[in-house]
Amino acid sequence: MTESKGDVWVAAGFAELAHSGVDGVRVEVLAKNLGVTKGGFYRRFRDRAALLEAMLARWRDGRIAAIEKQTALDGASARERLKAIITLYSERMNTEAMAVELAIRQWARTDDAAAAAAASVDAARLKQVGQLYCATGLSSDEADAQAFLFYCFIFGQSLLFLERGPRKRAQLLAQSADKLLAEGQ
Amino acid sequence: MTESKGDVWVAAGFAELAHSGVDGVRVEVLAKNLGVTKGGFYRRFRDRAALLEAMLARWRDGRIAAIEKQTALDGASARERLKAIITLYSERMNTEAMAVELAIRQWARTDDAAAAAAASVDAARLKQVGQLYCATGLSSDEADAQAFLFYCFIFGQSLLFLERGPRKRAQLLAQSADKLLAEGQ
DNA sequence: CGGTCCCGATACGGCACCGTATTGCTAGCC
DNA sequence: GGCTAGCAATACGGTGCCGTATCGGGACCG
Repeated sequence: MTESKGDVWVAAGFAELAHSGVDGVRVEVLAKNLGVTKGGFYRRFRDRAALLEAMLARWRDGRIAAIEKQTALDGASARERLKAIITLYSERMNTEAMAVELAIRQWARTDDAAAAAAASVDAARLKQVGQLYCATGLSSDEADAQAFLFYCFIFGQSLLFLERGPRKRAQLLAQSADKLLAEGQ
Repeated sequence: MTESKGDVWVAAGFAELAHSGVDGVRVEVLAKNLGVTKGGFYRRFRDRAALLEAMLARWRDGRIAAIEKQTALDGASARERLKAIITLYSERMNTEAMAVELAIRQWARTDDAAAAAAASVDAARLKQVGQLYCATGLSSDEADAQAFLFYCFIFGQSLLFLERGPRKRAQLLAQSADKLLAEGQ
């Protein structure tokens, strides 16, 4: 809204972020990808840091809005919602979104603003998923622990490099999802 | 052995890798950190890529040797070994080693050699930990799945940014470790 | 038609880094 | 002592990127 015309730069920034990490989002590279020169960039953003800040804010708000929508219990059961979220992030994994996740977390290791954004998003996710686990009958403490394990799995899963191809991976994912959604436990 | 004098460069490389990712390991930066000029670097390594290659090989071999040693059942039980590995990577987490892990995995997203190294290490780890789970009485398939979940947890755990400080984190870690080492299941 | 305002293109200076070439110091050997 | 081999320091050209300053062209308005 405030920067509606700057959105193309932000979008190009996310593309590069996914592909090469923060260090890859360079003004002149984005300009080349957009087919323009960097001349116009500095009209919309004070400098490269301002673009990164805008990307961070947009990512944070988008992810928080997304998790709130995804966990809204309009029709489905809590367990169905949880399963859907796992599927969203793993089986039919949105490669770009996951790459952005990981790049931002790497970025956050040396940047306070990025760390704060990741912390906000994680807090929202753990809260929402914890509530879903609550809705399956777990105590508040148990639900917190399950939510934590849930997200450890989602992100950890995306970090492992399995040699034995996608078939074995799919099998492991399915078995793990079952464990994470098991009834008694 | 083959490069005994080049070890200082490799060590400096890992320090920078942990701190800023692959893109941070730059010849002139390492030279400055070592208090020398880059003059000597190109005597030991053909170029920057050769250093990265050496780092990758060293990391791969070191990690594979480490997991084989850590899972050797000389005295302790399988469950004790598993618990020790979780502790090693989380509670008393070796920050530098974990930072290197994550940096290499990020690196592997765009570099085939890094991906191959990570895949080798992961294969060795899943194999060894799977054997430990086998030793607790699980079937081969079940053990594979538990090992997968085990490593998803270890890496995922290191990616989550918890706002509520280390006390809550320690509690969640303990609860999760219990779940991953539970008797029946 | 002339003015001005908006916006991207071009041009520039500066910096950090790569990799090479050259220099200079030190040590061992005759 | 003088010579040479090995190694690090210095110097250099090239490149990619940042951020600023300047230019130019089209839209809109009087």
